[in-house]
Amino acid sequence: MRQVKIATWNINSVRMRRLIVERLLNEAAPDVLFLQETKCQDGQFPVADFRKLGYDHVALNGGRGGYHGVAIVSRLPLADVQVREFCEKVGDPRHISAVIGEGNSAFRVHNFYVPAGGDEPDATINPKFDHKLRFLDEMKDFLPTAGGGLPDVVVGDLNVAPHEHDVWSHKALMKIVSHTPIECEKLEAVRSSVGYVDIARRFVPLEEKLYSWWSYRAKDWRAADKGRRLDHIWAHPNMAARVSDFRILKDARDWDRPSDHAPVVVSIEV
DNA sequence: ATGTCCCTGACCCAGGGA
Repeated sequence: MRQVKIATWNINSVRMRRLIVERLLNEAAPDVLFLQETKCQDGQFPVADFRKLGYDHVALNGGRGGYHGVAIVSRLPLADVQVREFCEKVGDPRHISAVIGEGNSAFRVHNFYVPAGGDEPDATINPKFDHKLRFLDEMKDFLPTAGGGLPDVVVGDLNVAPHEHDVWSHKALMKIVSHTPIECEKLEAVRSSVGYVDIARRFVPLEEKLYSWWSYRAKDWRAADKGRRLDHIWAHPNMAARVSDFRILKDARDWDRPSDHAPVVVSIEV
């Protein structure tokens, strides 16, 4: 019996933040790191830097490079890497998945970057919000059939803070994209379509404030603490009991030239 | 709460995206 440690992090440009990715690999030492918003074409990804640290297995979906982009950086082999397009959008890299482990302990991890959705929470006038809602609907249809017999884990920047205490003020954010009722309902519908367990809330009660993102725009993000829990790790119901050591590495929000998201980490028994 | 940060493309700044 051993533990596989996984981390998910919206890095907001992997080239700009190569050094703090290395810091995470050195200090938190995940076996597998799932990145979102790499903003990097596959040929520009700093593969050699991570390989030096023992992360020999890299799977990329970077598209044309400027926007979005997801990646997997691993010191364990990655099998059957798959990339799926959502909402029939070409060049909109928001998903990559791979199988980790072997035999009875193998599982697939889906790494998602859900569309942010723009500012106006009205799908009739804001195409970005419409895209976000359609993306969530498509996830709900996709995931129940995506496992291929293996249990799976969903990680990533899902860009929705679904519960009251996943935001600094439920009342203030009810009409703000990321916490509107329709988004929260749709994200919960995705999760319950397979019965995934929201690992963060298995370890931290729903009544307790819990965030993974703090805006760059706050003067003192830590003092203001106006955060949102946008980054998630969900485990298949058959796997949830194998997940432990949940942490949000809030200190990384203060590293040199930080991302506005903090890494989320768990260990999985294999 | 209109603030900050990163991208691209074109040229050291504007506009889009988050």
